[in-house]
Amino acid sequence: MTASRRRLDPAARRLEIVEAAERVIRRLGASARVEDVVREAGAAKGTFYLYFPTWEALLACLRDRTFAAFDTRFPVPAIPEADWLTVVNTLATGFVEFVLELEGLHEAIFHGALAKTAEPGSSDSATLRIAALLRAGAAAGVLAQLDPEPTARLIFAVLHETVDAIAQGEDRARAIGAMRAILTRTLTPAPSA
Amino acid sequence: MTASRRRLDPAARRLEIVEAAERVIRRLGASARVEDVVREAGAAKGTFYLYFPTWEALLACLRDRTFAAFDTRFPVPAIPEADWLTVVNTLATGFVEFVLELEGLHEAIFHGALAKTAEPGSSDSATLRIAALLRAGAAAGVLAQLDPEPTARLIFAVLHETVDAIAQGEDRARAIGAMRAILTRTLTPAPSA
Amino acid sequence: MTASRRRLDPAARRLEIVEAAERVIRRLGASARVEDVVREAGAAKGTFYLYFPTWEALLACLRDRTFAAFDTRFPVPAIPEADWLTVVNTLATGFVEFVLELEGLHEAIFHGALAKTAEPGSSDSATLRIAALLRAGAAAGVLAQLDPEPTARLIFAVLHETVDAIAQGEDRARAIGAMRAILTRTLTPAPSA
Amino acid sequence: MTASRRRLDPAARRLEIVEAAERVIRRLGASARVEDVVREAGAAKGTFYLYFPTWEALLACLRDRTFAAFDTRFPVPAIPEADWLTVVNTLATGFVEFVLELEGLHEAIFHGALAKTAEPGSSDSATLRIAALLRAGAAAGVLAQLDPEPTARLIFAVLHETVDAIAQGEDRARAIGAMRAILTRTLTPAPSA
DNA sequence: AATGAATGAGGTTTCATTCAT
DNA sequence: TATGAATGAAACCTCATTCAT
Repeated sequence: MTASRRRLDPAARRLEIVEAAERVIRRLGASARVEDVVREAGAAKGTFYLYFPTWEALLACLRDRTFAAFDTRFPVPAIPEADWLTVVNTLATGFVEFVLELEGLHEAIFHGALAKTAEPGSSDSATLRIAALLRAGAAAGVLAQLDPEPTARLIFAVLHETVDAIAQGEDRARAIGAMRAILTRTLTPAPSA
Repeated sequence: MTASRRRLDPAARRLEIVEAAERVIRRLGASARVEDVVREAGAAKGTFYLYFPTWEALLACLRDRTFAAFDTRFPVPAIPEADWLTVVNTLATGFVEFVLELEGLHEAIFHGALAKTAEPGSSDSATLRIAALLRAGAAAGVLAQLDPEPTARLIFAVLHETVDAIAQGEDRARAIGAMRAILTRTLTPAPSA
Repeated sequence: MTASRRRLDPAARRLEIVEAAERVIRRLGASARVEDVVREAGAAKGTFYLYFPTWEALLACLRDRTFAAFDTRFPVPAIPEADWLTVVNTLATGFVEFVLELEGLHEAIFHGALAKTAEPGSSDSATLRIAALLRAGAAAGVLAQLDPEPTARLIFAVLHETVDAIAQGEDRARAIGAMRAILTRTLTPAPSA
Repeated sequence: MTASRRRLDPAARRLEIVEAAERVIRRLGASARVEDVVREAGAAKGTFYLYFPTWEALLACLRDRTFAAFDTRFPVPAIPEADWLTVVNTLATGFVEFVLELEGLHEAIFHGALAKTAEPGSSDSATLRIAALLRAGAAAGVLAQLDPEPTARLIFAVLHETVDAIAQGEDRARAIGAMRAILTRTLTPAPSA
């Protein structure tokens, strides 16, 4: 019964839950439940609700962690040394690899109920970051002049679809090739001359 | 008791259910339930399962009908009279308008559980059609040479994201402008020179 | 599993549930749960919600049934043969006996969440009936002139408290004696003269 | 960490909790929770259970305090100067006003789980006091001869119902009028003849 | 072919109380 | 004496699907 009443620093316990959730959702995808998470975390159900008001709040947390992890792994160079298009393509390919490694988390975070909860600060941060990139590139004259925000959305959709395609069995090389083609053609500035 | 036991031609009864479902799902979106559909159709719950093995099967059916309706409304000219790029842009804009008019059907058909059920013959028919267009355009030398299938998928994603953006309140003109920019830049053949 | 899928006329099944609920609540009082009722009724949990939108709705139903049963057992004579005070005292004593026999139903129906749901047509029907009696008696000059509605409420409270007292172990004769004293003194008309 | 570990005189700490509970329950009624009380008291959850074995014990304590406050505000004159009936009516009206001012405490103390916990020493103190009054008045020949204890219970029920009626929106004057009528008629001694 | 009553697993959330520190 | 993290038993309600009639 009370065999395992482990008292922990709140931050530590919260982290345990979050990490357990990550493991479980990677495995089970969007069909994971609070029940599954607490079992994996070795905690009681009520403990979950001590740290997250709702299941969706956990998902939002995982999403933010995931984006943060991406930023850490693929930092955007302040001043791109190589040409900007290469930077974008590298980031894009990195994003695809990264999301593919998320396994079930992908489904839970990008599809599902959370998708609609697109608050500016979280889910859209990806879009915002792309928009900033577009703006900077355009200012530097090395990327095409495009309406940053809506274009960023569409680019994100392209990245995301590339992931889904590969996840569904499409040939990786072809999928990435098509993605790079679209990005390159879209972003290459007009041959000014 | 048996007063309302209307015997009907199976096809007719099936159609009744499908059309009732369309009306209801337009109104209620993905939260529509079997219950709602049969009430609207004036049929019994069991009758639903006489015509559809699962709820998802109905959704798949609605999706196919929707794509068929699109084809009827926006037939692809066998031999485009104007330049091909205009045709593509027209179709794309038409698609966006069309999907926006679907109301709740949009959510139910494109998001939700169905998204994964991408059997080649149904959802992908959109993709297949775009791929055919790309292929034809490329053969005619009026569209860029691109890997048709994966590119078609990405183009479809771009269209779809444009719809979602507008549905979420993004300015219509900007959203469509960004879409056209991506399509045009992607599909314009290299200045052969 | 599916051992016991008994198909029943809705009215019959509803009655089964209601009667099962009565038995169970008599036994368990206000702590009875949906679970308990369906177990007793030999039905599935979902079946309960087919007939009652909420647990409280069942309680309201039981309350109405109970009042109806009381009316059947103690019909108010249209034209009281004996003197009116005797009629009132008889009804009052009958009410006390009747409610005492309700066992746990008493607690569930009169105390608990339902108490606040006093819609005119149900719970208050007791009060309304008493008020009518007061009015008729006063008109006939055989009961004191009292403000009918608020007085009826108070009389009902007196009856109810008498039940509670006895249920809590108070001596039955004394409790009923005190009740009759209050009623008699309150309702006896002033010695007009 | 241990910054807020205020060591306090046990009695003082207990009082803090009790007063916090009063404030909170006035505001939230019977839906107040342990959590709310300790937050208001600036204490930890465990501290609550250092002073009260259960939530209900706190409620019982509040009830006793409330009755004590009533006694302070409406002391029963040892030897009533005016006639006894006036005293009773004044007390009764005072009680009604007093309880109405309790706000949420009313619900928590008089209704809810506590109602059944009628230990002689607490809740019934009201009843006991009324009984004493009845006894004294009867001995003095200025109140009717009635069985004191059960009658006191019923009178208390009448007072209480009057409060509930007003709290539920009944016209104050009518409710109090009806109450006084019942009390007066019940307690007026027979015109000895 | 049609009906609609019945099923029951499944999921989220609450909160009094405990106990390791 | 004080803390507050942890517990876990409930409890309600939904709805796709089944199947007796």
